[in-house]
Amino acid sequence: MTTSSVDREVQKRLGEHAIRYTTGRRAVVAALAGSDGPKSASELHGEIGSRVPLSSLYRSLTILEEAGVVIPHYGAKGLTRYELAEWLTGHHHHLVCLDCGAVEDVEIPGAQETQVRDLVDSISAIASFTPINHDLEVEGRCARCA
Amino acid sequence: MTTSSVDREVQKRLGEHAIRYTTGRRAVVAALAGSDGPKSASELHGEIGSRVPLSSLYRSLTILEEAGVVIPHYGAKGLTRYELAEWLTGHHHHLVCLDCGAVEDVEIPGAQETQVRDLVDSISAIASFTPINHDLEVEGRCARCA
DNA sequence: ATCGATAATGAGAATCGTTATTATAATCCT
DNA sequence: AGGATTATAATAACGATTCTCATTATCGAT
Repeated sequence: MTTSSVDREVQKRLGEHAIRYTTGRRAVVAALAGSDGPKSASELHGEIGSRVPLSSLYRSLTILEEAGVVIPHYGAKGLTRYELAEWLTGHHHHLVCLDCGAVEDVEIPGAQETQVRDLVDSISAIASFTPINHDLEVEGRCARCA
Repeated sequence: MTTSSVDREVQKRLGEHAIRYTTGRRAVVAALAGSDGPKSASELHGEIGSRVPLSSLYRSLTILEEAGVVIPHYGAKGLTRYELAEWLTGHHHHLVCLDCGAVEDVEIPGAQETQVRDLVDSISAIASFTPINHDLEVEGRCARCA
């Protein structure tokens, strides 16, 4: 999905929720759309420029999260990294490098994704749990660090 | 694995690293061994009793993490929950409640675990990634919050 | 057992990511 | 334009975690 079509989809979604798509929020979405992985508030702050204060950035992220546009990803040292929700980027899983800390997105073929979903359902049933999302996180060493 | 055999294994492991197995650390390990899922520092503080100050608890957790006895699990609001490493508890996956934030461990039958491992291998191969651990995290609503 | 060296603890202050507050500015509606 | 509503900026507050350092416990050698 192109950055501009993401922009359009987000605008539509926010419109449905009667939430304005301001330049600050546009900047966040654009930064995330052009990103190769989840970004923290301070990383976004660096990219967007420090004219936008952190507090506004956090508020934008909260609003976008509530609207289902971005998804939080919690990491070490209390750091929360955000990425665009899967309806904008496609469903994927995460490869977390134990050496360099980078998080890589991977899409998997439909047949295997179906397998994952079945597993998720059967795991959830064991504990009377109602599944909403799932994420098969693989920790290891990325191609560069191997 | 029984609580006392966990204790013995941990003692052995710490001995190899020339780290003392003090009563404070024993208390943390015992609390985690008797738990059905990851616990945060303040939850442990509540269980162990407030005679042990939080700062000591955090230090114990850090030491135990460095020794590979305990594994951190990062969650919303900057909360880190700890659980015993899998060589002590056996391999399992996680159900994360989006409402109350509780994390529950689930073991899955061997046949399905094999499926998960195969998926992990095939996902990793896509990105020339060397898998070490994996965790199928299911987010949703727990039985209490449903 | 005792002494000295080393490691662990306790108590509190400091740090840092994040959230709340509040006053100001921008936007929408009629 | 005028009034209501919503977003922003600047800063204070908050809470989980970490740091500091003086005190205490533990280990090894004598």
